[in-house]
Amino acid sequence: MKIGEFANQLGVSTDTLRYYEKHNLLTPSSRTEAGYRDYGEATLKQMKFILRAKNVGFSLAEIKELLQIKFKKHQHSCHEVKDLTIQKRDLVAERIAELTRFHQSLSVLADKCCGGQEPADNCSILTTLEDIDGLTQ
Amino acid sequence: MKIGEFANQLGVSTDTLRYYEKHNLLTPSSRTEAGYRDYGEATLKQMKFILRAKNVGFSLAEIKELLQIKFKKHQHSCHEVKDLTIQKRDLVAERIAELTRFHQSLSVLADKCCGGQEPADNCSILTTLEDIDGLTQ
DNA sequence: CTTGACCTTGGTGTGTACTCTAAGGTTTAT
DNA sequence: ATAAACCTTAGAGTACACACCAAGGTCAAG
Repeated sequence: MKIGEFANQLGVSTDTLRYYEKHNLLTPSSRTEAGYRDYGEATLKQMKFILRAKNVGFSLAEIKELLQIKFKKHQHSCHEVKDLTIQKRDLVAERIAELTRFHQSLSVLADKCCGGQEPADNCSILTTLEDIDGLTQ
Repeated sequence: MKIGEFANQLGVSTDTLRYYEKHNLLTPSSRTEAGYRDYGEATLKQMKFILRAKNVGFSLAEIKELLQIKFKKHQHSCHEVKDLTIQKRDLVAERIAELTRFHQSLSVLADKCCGGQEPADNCSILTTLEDIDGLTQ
């Protein structure tokens, strides 16, 4: 399968596939005489693995680690894999916590403001940002 | 006040201040004869405004918009300010939702895996990523 | 008068995940 | 035989918010 058809089947761009190849995430099975990339069953499975891993929030760098483990499963332990997963989960949790603080502060600000058509001279949002320090505590 | 002292007082780097100036977020009141930046009270207040806005999650581009409104308050309405705030809040909410889905999937994966020292040949995390499509639903 | 701490500008590098472009070669259909 | 549709490479551009660097000017203390 040439790159265009392969990309279509997976719903990604050919650029993405070349990018993944460059970054050692997915190398096509072989090349045609003309030098065209030729993708097969194995690459299809691997690409699906990559897309699923992306879907649960792993970065490409993390996926690369997972693939290295996957390639040599018996040289790695369950522990390693679970560790990666939990590390990622905790990182996601931290980011959620930060964004939740943002959301809370923004809600407080929004609730303070009338949102009317009058000039913003006394807008509570602006004056709060000008004056109050403890907005995030 | 020269840039170094000003930066110290605010807990930011001089690079940051020059970056903000370049991007029209904060221009020092004047320059000394030698061409040194000279910061005063007004810039201090404005920088605090910027830092507070950052603290509630606004990006520098959004802060720039807020500043433009703040500079000409009577030419803008409360509505505009509230709109910016609510748009941002909703965007943050979306991102939280996405990350929460990630967190959920990662938890499911982690819980499946024993995490032991044995080889990863049958690791539930890897096999799940290899086989199951509906992980995020 | 020199040393060291500060300041200036312009430019490059970082990380993430692509997207786009240019200049050219290949394949397929008409 | 030629045009359209595909493929190749290397390299630049995008967004975000800085950090870092080089080469040089300025200022206060000893």
